[in-house]
Amino acid sequence: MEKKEKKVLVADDERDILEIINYNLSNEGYDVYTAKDGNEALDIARKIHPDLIILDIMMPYKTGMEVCQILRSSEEFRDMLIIFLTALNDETSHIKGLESGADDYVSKPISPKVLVSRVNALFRRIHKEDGKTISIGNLTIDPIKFVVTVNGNDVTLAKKEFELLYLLASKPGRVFLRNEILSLVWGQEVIVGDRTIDVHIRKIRQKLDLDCITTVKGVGYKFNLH
Amino acid sequence: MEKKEKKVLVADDERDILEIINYNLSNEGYDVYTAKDGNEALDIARKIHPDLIILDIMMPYKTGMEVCQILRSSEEFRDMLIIFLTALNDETSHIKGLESGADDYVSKPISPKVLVSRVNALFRRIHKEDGKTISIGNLTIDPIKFVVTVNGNDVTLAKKEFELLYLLASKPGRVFLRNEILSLVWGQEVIVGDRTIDVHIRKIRQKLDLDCITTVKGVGYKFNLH
DNA sequence: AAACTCGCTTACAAATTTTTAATCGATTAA
DNA sequence: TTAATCGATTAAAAATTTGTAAGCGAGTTT
Repeated sequence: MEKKEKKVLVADDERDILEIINYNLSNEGYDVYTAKDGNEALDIARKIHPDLIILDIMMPYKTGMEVCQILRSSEEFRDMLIIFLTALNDETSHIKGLESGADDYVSKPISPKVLVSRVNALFRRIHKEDGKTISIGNLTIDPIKFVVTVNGNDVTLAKKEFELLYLLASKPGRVFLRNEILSLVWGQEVIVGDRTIDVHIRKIRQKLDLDCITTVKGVGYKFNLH
Repeated sequence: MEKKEKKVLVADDERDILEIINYNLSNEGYDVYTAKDGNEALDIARKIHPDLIILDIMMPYKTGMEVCQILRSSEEFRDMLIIFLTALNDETSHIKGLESGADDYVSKPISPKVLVSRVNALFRRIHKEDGKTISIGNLTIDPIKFVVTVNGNDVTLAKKEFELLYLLASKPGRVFLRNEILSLVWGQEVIVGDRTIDVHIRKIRQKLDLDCITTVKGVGYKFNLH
């Protein structure tokens, strides 16, 4: 990935997990730092100011939640992204996690691919603040104003529609599998029916009145470059 | 894409080791089978076609290396992953192990976690190899965009056609047996008739309008390099 | 409260892919 | 030469996948 490298701090007391995450995120072009307990995580976070911290909840000295709360209480870390990583997949800890200020929540065992997608998605979401407007042909997608323009006419998309279109348009030509779309737009915990994606795709096609999304049967959808 | 569980066969004559590995790999989501000697390993391997075999070198009836060599001499097992597991950590057996076609080599006593990491890493490595764009002459096969280009013109292939072409083109010149094609494109649990492959091959030839797939009568098909 | 919007589901129609089956041709073996 | 085998070629059936319309319920707005 050729954008400016994002710093990611990963904190987990299991060495294997650290290694796997480190390997995968590094491969994606992130600048990865690791910590093996809560205190070390705090130290490193204060030193390097990562863009994202992936925190295991169960760690020696300080739990991930404690680390999160401590950081969030300080002004300078208020905007930092935090993902919780945990074996607890019960609803209680999920809610506590999000209440304590996490941006996302991934439960173990995790597939490296899912984690990477989540991380990318999170940065993409944040990236909206960078004003990364996508322009392809006579179509403009402006995530700041939340506006899509076709041939100069503004089109209003609903949130999910917008996110879906933005995802596809973010990598024109590339096929997104239905699973990928689900986990990137809907999130991995959310379970929705099979036809949900189709219906949203349809609404987008209808509203844009443009032939810009191609169906790849049995595979997924892609934004097409004309 | 439905994440099909990877099948792992573990062969070791020590029951404890089998249990520990079984437990840990199962926990990681692998579909684990066990064998307690070389012969049994061969039998099961032929029956279930595992994605990975973890072979103890010292086993009754047949050593791990023998098993490995026997399997690797057969066309259909050529691409199977093999990890050797052994108490011998001297250089000699290491080299022999890799020479006989192993993909990795772990020496006892091993920590289950290390083994799990190795296994994950191996699958990750393999997984990396698909997703790469193949370019041969004036033909391009891009599995990310799901597009085949011939002389600059995009050609639309259906999923199975695409997968079949991608498989053949992944190793140009190499003959793929009908069995191999079936198990690699269709999966070994799916049972389809003999003519299915022919029909798909035909469609590919027709759509590409290129003489790039050669029939090797009585054997299989191969992608030919001109 | 009534009217809307959004996200999702359902049920069915439509389109496409995949498989089967039947037939033909070429090559090989008896 | 005659069978027999194997693959090629079709057409059509079967299976799968997607498109579409309609509608529900929660939450908002008017």
